[in-house]
Amino acid sequence: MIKSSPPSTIFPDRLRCAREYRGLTQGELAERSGLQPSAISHFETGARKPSFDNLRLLADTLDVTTDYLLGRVTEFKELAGADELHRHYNMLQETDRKFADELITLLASKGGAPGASKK
Amino acid sequence: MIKSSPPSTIFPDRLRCAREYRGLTQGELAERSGLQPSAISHFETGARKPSFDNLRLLADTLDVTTDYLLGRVTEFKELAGADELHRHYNMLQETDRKFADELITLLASKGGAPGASKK
DNA sequence: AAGCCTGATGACTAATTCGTCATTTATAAC
DNA sequence: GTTATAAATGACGAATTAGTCATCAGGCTT
Repeated sequence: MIKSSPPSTIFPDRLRCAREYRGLTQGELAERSGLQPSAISHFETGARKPSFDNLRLLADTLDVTTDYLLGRVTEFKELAGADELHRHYNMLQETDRKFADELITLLASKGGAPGASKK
Repeated sequence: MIKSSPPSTIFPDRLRCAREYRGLTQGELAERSGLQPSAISHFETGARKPSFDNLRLLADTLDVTTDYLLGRVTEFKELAGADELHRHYNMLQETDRKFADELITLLASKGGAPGASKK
């Protein structure tokens, strides 16, 4: 695999960092997001992970991206997450990049149809 | 900025859109993300919502932001971590994909870009 | 000292997802 | 018609979170 998921242990730190950046206590964040104060504490200590909906609530309340909370980006407002492939790809020189494009396109058009060898 | 909580009903559409954009079937997405095919279907039909960890897995596999999947951003350009290259890349078989990974990594590590430094 | 705020932690039931499997439907190809 | 694939759907126990409440420890103020 080309991309490895960062350990989800990043989330507690990101949440606390974002909350403190907004100058909120756990209780205030709980009140504004409609969650329990204990839930916030559980999240920041890593005891629990937020659900689908609560992750959205937290991101909305703190006005940060969910990608930041999840550790998929390093900055508050950063949008595009560059995975390994594109980091390397973007480092290539012009000629190498074209070569990589053609190669992958060729492989894809040739026999790359998924399911051909599977199952 | 990103305020307002859109109904989480957006997620199924976003997930399906991203998956089809990458040219993957539900089964293929399931295989690459390590989830069950039925889980993907449940997500796209809105029967279930992914957990914290599985949301990250899906975003990683599809190379989209979680904010896009959650409907917190509307721009389709968020999808463009990859454009054509990534579409072709995802069409490759396992062996070809590994080969492409190694090739690009090798090219990047050895030559790299003259002016463009890392990251 | 006493009181208050913040945060951590544990317990409990209800609700939800997970992981797995089976079944069904629709579509397309042979 | 038959076969194969993609997708939807439902069921089930196991695992996890939600929501609520209680308790405890530190720090700070009066």
